[in-house]
Amino acid sequence: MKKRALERREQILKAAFHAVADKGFEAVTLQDFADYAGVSKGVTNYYFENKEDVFSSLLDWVTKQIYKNECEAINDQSSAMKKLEAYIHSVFISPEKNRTFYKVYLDFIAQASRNERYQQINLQFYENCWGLGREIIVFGQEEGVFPKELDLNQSAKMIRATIDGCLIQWLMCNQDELHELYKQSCLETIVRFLRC
Amino acid sequence: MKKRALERREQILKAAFHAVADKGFEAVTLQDFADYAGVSKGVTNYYFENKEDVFSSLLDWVTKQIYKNECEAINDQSSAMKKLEAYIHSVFISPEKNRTFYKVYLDFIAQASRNERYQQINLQFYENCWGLGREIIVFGQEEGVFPKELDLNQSAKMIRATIDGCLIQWLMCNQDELHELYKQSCLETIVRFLRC
Amino acid sequence: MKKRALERREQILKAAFHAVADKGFEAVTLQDFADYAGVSKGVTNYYFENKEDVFSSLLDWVTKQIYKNECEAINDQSSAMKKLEAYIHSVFISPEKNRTFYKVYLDFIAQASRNERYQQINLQFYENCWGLGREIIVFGQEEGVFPKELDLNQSAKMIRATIDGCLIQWLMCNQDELHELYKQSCLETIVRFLRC
Amino acid sequence: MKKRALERREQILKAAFHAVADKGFEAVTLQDFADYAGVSKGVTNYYFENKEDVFSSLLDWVTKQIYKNECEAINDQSSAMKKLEAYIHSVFISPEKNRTFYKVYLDFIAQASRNERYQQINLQFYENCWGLGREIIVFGQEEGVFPKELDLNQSAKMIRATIDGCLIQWLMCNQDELHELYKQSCLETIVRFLRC
DNA sequence: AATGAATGAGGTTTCATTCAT
DNA sequence: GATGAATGAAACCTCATTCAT
Repeated sequence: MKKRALERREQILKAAFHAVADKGFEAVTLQDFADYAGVSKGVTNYYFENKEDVFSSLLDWVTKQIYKNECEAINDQSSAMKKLEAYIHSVFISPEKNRTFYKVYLDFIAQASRNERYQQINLQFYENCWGLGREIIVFGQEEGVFPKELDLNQSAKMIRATIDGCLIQWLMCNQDELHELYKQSCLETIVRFLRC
Repeated sequence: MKKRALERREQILKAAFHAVADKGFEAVTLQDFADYAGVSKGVTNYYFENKEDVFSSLLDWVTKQIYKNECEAINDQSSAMKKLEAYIHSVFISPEKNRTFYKVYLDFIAQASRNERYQQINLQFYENCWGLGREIIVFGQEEGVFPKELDLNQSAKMIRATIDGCLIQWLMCNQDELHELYKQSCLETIVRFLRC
Repeated sequence: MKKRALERREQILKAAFHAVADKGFEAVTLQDFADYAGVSKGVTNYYFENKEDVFSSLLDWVTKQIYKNECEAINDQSSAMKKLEAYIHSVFISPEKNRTFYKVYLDFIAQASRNERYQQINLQFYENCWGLGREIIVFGQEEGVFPKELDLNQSAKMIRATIDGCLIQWLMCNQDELHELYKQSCLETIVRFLRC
Repeated sequence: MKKRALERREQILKAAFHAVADKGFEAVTLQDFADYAGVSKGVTNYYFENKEDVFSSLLDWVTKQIYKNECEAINDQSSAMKKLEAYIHSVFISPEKNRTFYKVYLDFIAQASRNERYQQINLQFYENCWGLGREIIVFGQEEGVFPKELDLNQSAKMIRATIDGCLIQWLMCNQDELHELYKQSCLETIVRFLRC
């Protein structure tokens, strides 16, 4: 049954997500995937080509989830500033979730420089995020809150760079209580470099 | 002789640096370290406790090297803007060197969230970099090019977040020709959010 | 299935027993265990925690086997002297079997002085053997062939000391034809120090 | 200088003796020998062919020392029973010394069944000890305290078997306070099986 | 004579993958 | 579909031995 298989795959991917977050890309085993999913060791190899395939699928799945959340957050708002705030808000979702995601995400991008497949998936994620950035900037330019002279592509990239830079730095400091501060700083920084 | 041992350690660390850059934290072996250093397999274990010890020492060594370069670049300049430019220039040193360093650095910070030792070393690196940021901002505030209202600590952190965010994004795009663009964008972004 | 696993463990323990007898505690490898059992290298680590765990299990298993044989031999007899003869007969079972067992046993007790676990297992074996000695002596005292004044615990310990002392000395002489002589001497020695 | 070399060898053998007692035959390293002797790692290979050579020399040296002590103890006495008591007394010298020696000795005899050289050295030790036993028995027979019918060779072997059996059992029980008890039991047992 | 740096063989262990059930 | 026993490649690490100094 096709549907059953898809559910199984997602079950394993979710398990793999938490397993990687806990153990790390380097240390996680197929047995961990099975344990986290509450299934037997053979299942993973039944639904995925191999370990590498689980990883690719996981990166694809998780970045798409993140992008979906960001989209929904932005689409709910109608002014540029509200959209930007909603974007940042959806990205800085909570210390727990950010920690889990960025642990896994960092593992992937560390690998990505040596893995074509991960690079491609991440590039797609980047393109999606840059698109959101551009949308917000265009809105702001039309509203007159952001200058027309801004380079659209470049600015969109800087938005994402700032977000990732902030969340990575926050993760490295390992202090949940700084989460709110980094969120505010990130938003303020972006607003400051986008303003007229 | 002590001196000889230190040279040997550095020789191995340099070899390890390139080996990790090429193969990745996860895949690199002690044999790789030996091969890159042009020595035999046992040497690494003779000069280091174990593989983990090589990694810690490597992170410590490489971040200190980077910081030293940044310091020298800044100290050579006397105005805030010149210092900032020199800082960015020293960080965005060249596609080749940035690629090598950030590949390795990403591997480490990906591990750092699960490794106390790496976290500490990286935190020290952060503190050092934040110090440089503060120095530049204070200079600029005295010169009047940056507003007095800027939160010194927060802004210094945002400078480093932007730098790391940019270089990671650049690395992920895997296009050397974008290096110059990211360097300019990074500088411009920082200048824009620091300005009055 | 549990039963299959237990069979497998026993298969490996038997293989390990002969491997240790041939190569020695110090030199035997996991590969040897696998080769002797006719399985692949990974199997041992699948059924046992590690090499140490194989050794502990082996000592436990082999001493229990020996004790079981001794029990059966004694229980088949009804007079003290017959029991003693049966005990010695079951211990001095054959040059081949004694050589194999005492080679392995010596390896273990050599380690035992530095290994808590082996010491415990051997102590249990001792307690069991001393129990058999006491049983024989009590029987003989009731029959009137052994004096009432004998210290039960002490004499039981001396019986085992004599047995081990004889078999170790026999093994060291490396002459199978002396086996019968040592058996007779051992029995005679014990009878002489137990008699009235 | 020949004399200097002999001193050096003895220094290393003494160190090796304690190193083996502490770490065990299996675990002891050439580095341990050097550390215990307070010399550098290369010295051992300078004065001995290889590790194996150290071990053989050690077994030879230590068994000869033991035999020398036993001889002296016996020669100081003039009656059979006094000689036997002196023999047992010199063997059961002290918990500390017996523990150290028997730990090492057990390690060697465990190896001896697979090592021709150790076997030969131990056989020489046995011959020496049996000789002492015979000397005591002959004395006793002449004094009339031991029966003429005793098989001289067989009885001498049983004396040593009882001694080794007792000291090994004592060592395995790991209770220093039992040392005196085992000494008494050993003597009593030997006296009982030698008496008329 | 003595040192200790260097080598590399070989051991234990982990784990992705296969496949019979 | 699902399981988990079995395989064997490959990694880390230890350490006897060699040898330049």
